[in-house]
Amino acid sequence: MDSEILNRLASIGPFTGVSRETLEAVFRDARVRRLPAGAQVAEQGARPAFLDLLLEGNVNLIGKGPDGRETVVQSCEPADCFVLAAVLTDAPSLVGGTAVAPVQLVSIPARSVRDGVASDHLLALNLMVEQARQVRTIIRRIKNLNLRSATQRLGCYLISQYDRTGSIAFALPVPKRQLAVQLGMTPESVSRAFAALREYGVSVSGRTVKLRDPGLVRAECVPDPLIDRDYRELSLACGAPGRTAAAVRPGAQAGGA
Amino acid sequence: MDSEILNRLASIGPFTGVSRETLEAVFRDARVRRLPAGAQVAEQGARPAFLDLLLEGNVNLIGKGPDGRETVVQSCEPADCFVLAAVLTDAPSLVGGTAVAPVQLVSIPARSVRDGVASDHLLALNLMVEQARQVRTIIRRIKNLNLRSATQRLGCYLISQYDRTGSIAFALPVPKRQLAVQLGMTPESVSRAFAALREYGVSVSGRTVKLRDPGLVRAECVPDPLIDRDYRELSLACGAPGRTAAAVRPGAQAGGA
DNA sequence: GGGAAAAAATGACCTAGATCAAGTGTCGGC
DNA sequence: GCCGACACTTGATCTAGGTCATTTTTTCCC
Repeated sequence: MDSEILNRLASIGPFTGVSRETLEAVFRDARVRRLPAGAQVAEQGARPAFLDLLLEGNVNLIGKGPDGRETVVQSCEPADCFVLAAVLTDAPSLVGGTAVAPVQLVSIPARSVRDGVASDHLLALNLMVEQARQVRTIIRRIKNLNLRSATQRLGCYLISQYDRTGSIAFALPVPKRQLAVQLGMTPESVSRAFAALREYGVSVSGRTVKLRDPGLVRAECVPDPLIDRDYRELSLACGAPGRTAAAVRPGAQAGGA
Repeated sequence: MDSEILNRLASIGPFTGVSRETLEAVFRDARVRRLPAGAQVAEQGARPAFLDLLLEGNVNLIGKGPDGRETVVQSCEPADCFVLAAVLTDAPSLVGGTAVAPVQLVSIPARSVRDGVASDHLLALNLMVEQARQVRTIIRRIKNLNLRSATQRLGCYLISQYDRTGSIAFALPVPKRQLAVQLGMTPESVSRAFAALREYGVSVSGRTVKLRDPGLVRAECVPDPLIDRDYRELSLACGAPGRTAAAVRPGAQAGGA
């Protein structure tokens, strides 16, 4: 774990503001892993050996039932970390992780994480906030899936992309197959949802989407800040110093213990 | 907040082992609330003023969509605490809380919680573990809902009651209507699921359930430790000293800072 | 213990989305 | 430029569970 990477990591998410000393201890035995699409990143049922920080690619966290059925619990983007809850409590992971594109991630031995959290108050606070974000992300997903139709889900997703890019025409950041996973439906249903949205001025061509009248889509799909994350909040972990743990960090300690 | 109640609280969940000093600070402005069934305990969309510890009764955490649709995200039992993530990050709550029976709860001002966490490392660790438990509870629920049929869900629930009581005949701890909520279905579907389980030796009469052959139900519904919580883990928060934060607490600090 | 009111069971029907099965691009390699 | 492999679309069915309406059972209050 060389110094340059350490600097990069220090600026993402739960590590902002943490003392050099703690960082070095936590990352001492960490290593960067690169895995191809389809690789198993974490195994369901095992106590996780590592806390993984995603630097590049996407990882789907998948729960499997005894009969082989599967369900995607969450879909991780760069700067997310996963199996945090299992690492902190040293419990068997309830989900497995599968890379859906070539991924690059930093794996920190679970032991190092727990030691770091036990000895560094600020790191503990940061990880607590990170975990709170994760709780809220999952709840948002549940609400999105249960409170909206497939078409509304897609529409709201498109609106969020529009808000993020500021442009009426944009490229989907992921193939439609993965979009289906993120929106909790089948690829076929995504197609049909796109077809249904044509009526509201949505046109698709390959990976490019154009919204002729975002207001029309908004009216139909009703985005809600308590379901759709504000795009400014996304990857908040990444290079947004001063936000992490802000709510909880005591003034005197701000900037590092 | 008198001293006797303080002692009781000190033994539940996230407060075990925390120093007297911190406890007094955190609970200084806390108060006990009693509310009738149906009362609104927490409001969706508002930054929560309190962290609530449930002492008695049940609270359903409900997400509402803009169009009035509702979904139960979680159902809380005594010793659970709710809206923790929103309190820690001082963010608008994504769900509202509704009492489904007369409830008794301790409400701690959100400010006190955040101050306590910021100044007491052990409390931070404990709440971190509590939050990790909550993450895992939600993921279990998602898996339960997506990986099993309604009948399997009910069957596994009955098996868990059988394991907990050790008896082949037991009373349901909640009315069927609330059972339906916890299992993520309609009361009608609960009825039908009970009817379907008759084939496997399940008989119901009023609130009493009898399992003629638990093995039969097990074979049909396939309980799974990664979905159904071990009953010994339930309310672990309550009077199980030495477990909370055990995984994370440094030896030197055990027993209170 | 009678009788209203709530809770539960049962039946008929509906629907969103999954599943299955062909088609139709579309893109990269040679 | 041709061709094989995927990714996507489209259509025809299926189904678990929801909804609505009705009946039966409990509960429990006087």
